[in-house]
Amino acid sequence: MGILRKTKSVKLLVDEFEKHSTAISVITLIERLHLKMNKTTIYRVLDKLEDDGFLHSFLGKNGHKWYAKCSGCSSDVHHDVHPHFQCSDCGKVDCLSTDVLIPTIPNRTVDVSQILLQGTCEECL
Amino acid sequence: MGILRKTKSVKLLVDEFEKHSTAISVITLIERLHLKMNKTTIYRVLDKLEDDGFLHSFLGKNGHKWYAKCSGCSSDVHHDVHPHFQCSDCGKVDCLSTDVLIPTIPNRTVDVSQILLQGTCEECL
DNA sequence: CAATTAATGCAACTTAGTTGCATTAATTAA
DNA sequence: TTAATTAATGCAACTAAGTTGCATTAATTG
Repeated sequence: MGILRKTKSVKLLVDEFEKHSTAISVITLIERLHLKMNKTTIYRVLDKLEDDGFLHSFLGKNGHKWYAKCSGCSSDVHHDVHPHFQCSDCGKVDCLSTDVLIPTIPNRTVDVSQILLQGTCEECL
Repeated sequence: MGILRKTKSVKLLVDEFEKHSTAISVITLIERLHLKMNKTTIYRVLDKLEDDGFLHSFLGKNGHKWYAKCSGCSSDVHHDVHPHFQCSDCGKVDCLSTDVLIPTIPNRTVDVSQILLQGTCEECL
């Protein structure tokens, strides 16, 4: 079940993703917003925004959770299998529109693919 | 710095990877071996075995650490960029020999790629 | 076999993420 | 507009993966 009420917390979090185009880690969101809302609320609202298809989540290089605004995702069709790119230098993460072709694996079905590329971003080069 | 001494702990851990061909999560190793060795030792020995190029590590679907025996890795050349497959049903993880082609990303350099495919394995199909 | 020091065990700690419950506030119907 | 309903929040306590410091143990070397 997603967002039902447009609360102050929901607006604050949605704002963060509207004004930044990059992905944001939960840790960063807690740092930024902990004076305005409780971390439990942050976790819960993010979860619901993902249910709604407004955000998608993935794990960064340390296994910590990141969220980014979905483009072309609804709550029904939620197949965000695009790769993510994390800069080893500045830590910034972007969604890549570049498609990575997943070959068919013998004797297995593949439903989800998680691809995290690490390297150096444009600004850090 | 890798392994210097062939201790009981090192042998126990190496044994686990010799007798299983699949990847093993640290959590599982602690469950299996906690009566025979301390979890701190498990973390430390795994770390050293990775330094030595005997094991490589990656993150499973929950962001927890997994290790698997390297094939064709040395302590010098440690570019294990092969994808891993985790069965959503039984949780088992395998290294895939199938290559996934990483396209060149405009304005970025890619050093490391982490690819985790999830689906159903042969036994669970 | 003694000396050296790498490796281990243990306890305490750090931190991301979760849970239960009492309170607050967004929404809805009157 | 107001009262009733209940979703959303805050808070404190908790869970669990992984780390750190330090005293002790045991593998190796001469």
